Amino acid sequence: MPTKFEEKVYKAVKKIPKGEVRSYEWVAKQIGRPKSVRAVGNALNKNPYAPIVPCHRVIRKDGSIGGFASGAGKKVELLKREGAEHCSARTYVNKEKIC
DNA sequence: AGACTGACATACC
DNA sequence: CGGTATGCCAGTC
Repeated sequence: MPTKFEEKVYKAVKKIPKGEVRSYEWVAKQIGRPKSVRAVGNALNKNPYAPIVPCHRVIRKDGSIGGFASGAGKKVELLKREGAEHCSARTYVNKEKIC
């Protein structure tokens, strides 16, 4: 059962437009806790709303994916396939640029 | 209740 | 520039 905090996180992530990517900091800011990026990651890690919340659109500020439950690399491909057709969205994996 | 963990960020060496 | 170290927040053991 997700807590209020997590609910806010999911809500914020769901707001991310398709084909766009946001940083954890961005999400944290949306929920009103810019420094709770870790907690955000924790919430997304459980991600009970897997298909509802596009967690793969949430990346690090550096542009790196960071890590995902199903594998960062796979998530990047999925991300590229889903929306980030152009390289406009900084799509990196562990500091490595995909596009 | 206390300690550890985790998908981060920033600072310092 | 790259790796190491510390701080942060919420959740879970």
